[in-house]
Order: sequence, then structure tokens, then C-alpha cells
Amino acid sequence: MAAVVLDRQSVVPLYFQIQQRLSEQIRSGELKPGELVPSEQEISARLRVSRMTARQALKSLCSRGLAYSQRGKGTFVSRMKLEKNFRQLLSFSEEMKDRGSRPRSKVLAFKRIHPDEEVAEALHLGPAEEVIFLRRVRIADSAPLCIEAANLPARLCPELLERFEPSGSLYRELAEHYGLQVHMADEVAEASVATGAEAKLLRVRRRSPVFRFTRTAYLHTGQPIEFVESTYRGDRCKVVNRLTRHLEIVS
Amino acid sequence: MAAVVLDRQSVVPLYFQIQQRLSEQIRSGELKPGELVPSEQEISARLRVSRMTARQALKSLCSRGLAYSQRGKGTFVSRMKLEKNFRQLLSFSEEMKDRGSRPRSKVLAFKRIHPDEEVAEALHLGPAEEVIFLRRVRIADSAPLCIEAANLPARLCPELLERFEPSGSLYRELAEHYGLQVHMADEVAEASVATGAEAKLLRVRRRSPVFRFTRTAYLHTGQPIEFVESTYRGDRCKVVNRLTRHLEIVS
DNA sequence: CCCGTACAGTTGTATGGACGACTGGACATA
DNA sequence: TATGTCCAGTCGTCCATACAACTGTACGGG
Repeated sequence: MAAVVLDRQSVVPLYFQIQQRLSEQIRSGELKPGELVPSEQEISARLRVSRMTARQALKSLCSRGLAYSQRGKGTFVSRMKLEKNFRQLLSFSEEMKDRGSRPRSKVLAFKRIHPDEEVAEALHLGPAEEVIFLRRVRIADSAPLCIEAANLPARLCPELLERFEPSGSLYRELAEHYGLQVHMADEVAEASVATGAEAKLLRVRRRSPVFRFTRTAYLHTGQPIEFVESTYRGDRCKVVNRLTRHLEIVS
Repeated sequence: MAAVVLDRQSVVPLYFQIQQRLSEQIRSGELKPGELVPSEQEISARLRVSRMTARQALKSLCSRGLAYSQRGKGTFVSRMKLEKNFRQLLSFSEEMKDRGSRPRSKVLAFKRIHPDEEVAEALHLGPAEEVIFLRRVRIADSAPLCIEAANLPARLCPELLERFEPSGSLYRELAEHYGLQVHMADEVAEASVATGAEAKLLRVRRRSPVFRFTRTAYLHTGQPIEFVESTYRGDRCKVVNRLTRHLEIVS
């Protein structure tokens, strides 16, 4: 194990540098699943940091699922294979890029409207507040993948209609021009079959299997930023999730 | 705000007591969404604990999604409505209990077998290792809900065949008699339509929409404990998920 | 009126120390 | 051999303190 790897002048916190170093060793196989990770004391002594700092590094490693701790025994590399496939919150554009496809969109509607009650409720809108409505067919590898209808509070993204090129990445626009970072989303998925209209847009047979998603996205403050209803071709996508049992992760 | 609420003799950690107290205030509406939560200093002074302990309480509150912190400003109650509906990792029996239904099962198979390659791979089995195989139709409110086929490494639960009453809760049996706590699971969902055989078991028409799940459950060590393939009636269930965008939750 | 500075309040990072609880092995004892 | 005891190693909790980074406000000078 190396000696001097920490840059104490860096803006990157020490515990984060340590965590990254350990992550790297796990990824590279230098530390193998089931093996003991350096203990808090050992890190503390070797890298000349306080034990609390070493501890913070190990905890962040655990919270990322790369390791787990056992009181009295030590901290071990997890046997879980962490494919990056399990779902984070990705926009359509990002998801396609991840998969190496080039995303395209056919815009069906892009306008400012009065939302119905379900949308207003989901977005915590006041009375008479309007939304930007964007309905698109999403295309990957030259074939339709889904129909997506998004609603955004007009108050939070003024002039979106004028500024945004509606075939581009909405999340990117929100981040770059409005400083709005989507942080999490609640999503409901249903298994269903395509209606006639949907089948036509998705270029599948009527009554083909589809996913129906209803998603509400939030900023990290909990402010709702987007309400989306979408219909995905069942033959072209899977939903991959990682579920945890107890969420009392403590720190 | 009260004065003495902490039991310093308790086995329950101080930071956890504080976190529970704040959670309660949020749930009861005493602290409203968007409002400022007591600052680290304030908690520290009021409850006579160190700032680090107060900090740990607030962090655990944040990691549960009930609040969020902003450097230089403070910690605020999240606007997110935290319905408990979003999916944790629940066994079928637990899920039913949550919904107030009484779960029942019809056991189709319960035996020890040599797994196929996919199962052996998913469970990290050695060559010639066997699994306990359990196939059941799950019934809720007197109607079939899903067909479920579970595989467990026989090595980890010896005598399960003799001991376990296969219409009961598998997770409970694993926890109580083997000390095996399921901690997380990776799950793949597909939208599809019922085959003839499935339709008969589920009492739906052929080609009705269904979910197909493939799930691998793990202990907190990352050791795979269960591989399940299941088919759910599309008209009787939804999949509710909470997705987060950045998993670098740090500590 | 506008703008920069100063300041108080907050969270983020880091130090160093202390004790408790638990694990596993070495060791002594019956 | 079997059993209990002790002990070193480890993580969990908690303390007191310090400084850095950031925010919003108040104040004063131009």
C-alpha cells in the first residue's frame, strides 16, 4: 500500500479522497469481495488522518454498497456485483447515451396549458397556475421506444417555450438555464397493452404489451418539478431496480 | 420545545433518539415542509449533546428523505410527501399485510433440485451445488395475484424442506431459523402477456397483460440468498419506485 | 441609490480523545 | 476434552474544539 496519496491542499475533502482510493482498489480487484478492507485505525495511522475521517471514508464506501461493516470484526468488500445497470434516475436522453444509442424525438405538442387536477395536485400548483406541456415520441435506433407527456410548472421555467428546442434534453436545459437539478422521482409502473392510437405511434400491433409509467420528479428540496406519463414498448425495454430492505441507513 | 427528552442510560443511541423526536415532529405537522429544522448548534445547546451528535441526528434525518441541508443556510423539512407506498424490499407476505390483505399460497412444487445455469450463476453456486426450489401461486383476497418460483442455495438453509411449511413466509423462516436477513435485491421487470398455462393459474384470459419479474436477493454481505422468477397479473398490481439521481450520498 | 465590506449564523470538514460492545483466538482451568 | 476467562482488535457512540466555506443581512461609503 502506498504512502502519500492525499492532497491536503485540495478542495476535495480528505475522506472523499480516501474513499475514492478504496473504491479504485475494489474496482481493480486489488481488494477482492469478502476480503477485509483496511480498518479505521489502520487508515488513520497509515494516512495520518484522524479516525473519524477514516471512518467517514469507510461509511461512504458502505453507503455506496461497495462494502459492509460488522461490529467487532471489520469492514469487508461486498460480494454484490454492482452493475451500473440498476436504475438511477436518468432522463431519456441520458439513458440512451448510456446504452450507446442516439436518441431522437418527434415532438407532438409543446405548449403552455392549464393542467388537469391530477397534474396540478402532483406538482403542488396553486389555483390557475399553468404548466408547460411537452408530448414526444422518443426514438432510439430508428424505432419508436415510447410516448412521453411531460408537465412542468410554468412558474419555475419561464420562457421555456421560447428558449428550449423541444427535441433536446429537458433535464439538461433545466440544469443549465434554470439551475434546477432533478434529485429524485417517484414512479409508478403498470403492465398494460397498447391502444390503437399508441400502437400506431409506437409501430407495434394493437394490444402489444407496454409499460405505463407515471413519474413525479423532485428537486432536492422536495419541490415537484416534472410530472410525466409515458408508454413504453414492452418488447424494447426492461425496468431494472435495486431495492433495499431497511432504509434506516442512519448516517 | 421540551427540555428533557433524552434517556442517556438507554441502549438507544442519543443521535437516534433525537432523530426519532424530529421525525415525530415532522410527521405530526409540528414542523411543516419548507420550514427550518433546529440547527446543529441549537440542538446541541438545547439537548446538551455535542454538535457532532446533533449533526449525526440531522444527517440520518436527511438520509431518510425527511429533510435536506443547505450549507450556510440550514436544514429544512422536505416538501416530498413520503408515502410509505414507495417500494422497499418486501416479501410477498409482508406486502400483503401492508395492504391489509390476507395472503395465501397454493404450493405447486417444493423440492431440492440441481439448478440450471442461470440460477447457479445468479446465486454464485459452486459446481454440483443444489438449491431448494419452491413454486407457488400467491393468492390475495381470494384471487390469484402471481406465480412465483424461488431458488435458494441448499447449503445456506439445510433441512428447509423438512422444517418449512411452504405456504408460510419464506423471509420470516430465513430470519428466524437461520439468522439470514435479506438486505437488498436487484430486480428486472418486463411487461408481457400471459401464456396459456399462466392464464389458467392466474385465472385471467390468455394474452392478458402481466409483469415478469426476475429478482436476486442478497444478504448485507452481498451473498445471494434467493433467485426468484415471478409473473404478476397486470390488472392487480403496480410497481412503485423511488429513484434517486446521485448515489454519492457520501455519509 | 448602488455597491462593497463586515458580521453573525449555518453547515462541511477535520482533529484527538474516550469509553462501550462485540468478535475471535489464546490461554488457563476443571 | 470441554469450559470459562482474558485480551487484543475492531466498530459504534459521544465528547470538545477548531477552522473553512457559504448565506443573508446590516451597515457605511461612494
